[in-house]
Amino acid sequence: MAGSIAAERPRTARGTATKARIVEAAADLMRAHGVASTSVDAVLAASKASKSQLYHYFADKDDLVLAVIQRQTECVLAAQESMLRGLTSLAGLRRWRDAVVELSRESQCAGGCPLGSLVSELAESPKPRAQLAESFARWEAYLIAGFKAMRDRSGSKSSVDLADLATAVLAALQGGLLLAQTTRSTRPLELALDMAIDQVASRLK
Amino acid sequence: MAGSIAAERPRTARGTATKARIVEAAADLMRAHGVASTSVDAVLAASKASKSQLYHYFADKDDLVLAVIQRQTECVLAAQESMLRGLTSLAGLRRWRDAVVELSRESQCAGGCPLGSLVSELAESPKPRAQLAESFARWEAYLIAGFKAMRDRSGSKSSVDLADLATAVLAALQGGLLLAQTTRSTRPLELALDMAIDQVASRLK
DNA sequence: AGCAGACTGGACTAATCGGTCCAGTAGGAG
DNA sequence: CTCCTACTGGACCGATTAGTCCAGTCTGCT
Repeated sequence: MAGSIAAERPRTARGTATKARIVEAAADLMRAHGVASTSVDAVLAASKASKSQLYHYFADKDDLVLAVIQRQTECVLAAQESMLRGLTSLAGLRRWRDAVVELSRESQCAGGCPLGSLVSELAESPKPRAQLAESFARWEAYLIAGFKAMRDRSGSKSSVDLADLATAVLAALQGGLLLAQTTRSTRPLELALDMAIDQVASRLK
Repeated sequence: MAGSIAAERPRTARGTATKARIVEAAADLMRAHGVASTSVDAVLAASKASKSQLYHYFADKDDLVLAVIQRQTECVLAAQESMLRGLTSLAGLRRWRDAVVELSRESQCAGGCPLGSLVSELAESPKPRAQLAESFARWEAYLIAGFKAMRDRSGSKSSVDLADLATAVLAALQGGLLLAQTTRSTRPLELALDMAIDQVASRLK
């Protein structure tokens, strides 16, 4: 039913800007209020676009949701990449922790993770769920690369599975953000990430 | 706006049964499809009740949502209480881990945590958010009690803050469930909980 | 039995939803 | 300048939404 007609790609600079404006507004609204309770009309109002513009670039609302996932993925991964680049020591991992906590604090712990907060609403729909799974896999890949650099640098001969380690760290981050969002405090996030760092330290020793 | 008129309490056995049927159906639907995309009509159809019945017991949909949170809280805490009762050793904690993983496996990792999956949609609404925060606090209390029993039993003189430990463990559980729901595999949950158990073991030593 | 009030069924409404359609504008290529 | 087409504005549609209302039925109490 959804996506049967491929979304039109913009062919001019103006069209590209319009499409981007729509996706950005949709991403903000959906992160704040959830996917289902973000109406197409609200997205239009926030992006100052008209209905025909939205349906010119997206087959339907589901198609827009996929674009939002895509956009949030690129945003999160870009931020993570810059925070994890050159990660070669536990001290670096602790700086990453502090940066993540600071990011959460800046938004008063609202919204949670731009990707994680989409999961519960979209996990029963095959396409969005697959997209989110791939996004998390890419995120883990960054962590794995960092852990590998840490292990190489330290000359450790630990044979721990770095992918498993990355999954556990990502889970701690997501759970920490979820509890932080609920309690409106960065404390659960800090505790979860500290636990994750302890785990990395002991497993990479 | 919401809850200005207190929800009527049922005064007969029949009324009590009707209200319970409505809440149960709403809880199931909201867990599966999300809060916003569960319509009142769908709840009515699933519970074989009529509109006047629902609005006899609930002021509005928001009020019904609060009742759903309440119900899910009692369900989760009852299950956790029975799994955590008599927790006095690491071996017992591992049995708890296995039971939680098994529960997730039984549902094909769908739905996630009955409480956690509500967070992202409700965290911006004051009353539901406060309810969820209290529910998590009660959950942590069970964990704290278990950790205390473990520490007393083992004669450990660790001075670690048991509340912080419980928060970290709960975060691992929530994050593990979120990733499990996304990847449709219990593996992230297992890894997150193993990490949490390692943390308990090392902090309680 | 009979009464009061709790409970129920479902028609109804106004607003909002996602989505369609078409007439009109703008902007790059020749 | 001219034409083609990408792009835009917004009226419009049927379906669905949360919520109201009232007439009728059941139930516990005396």
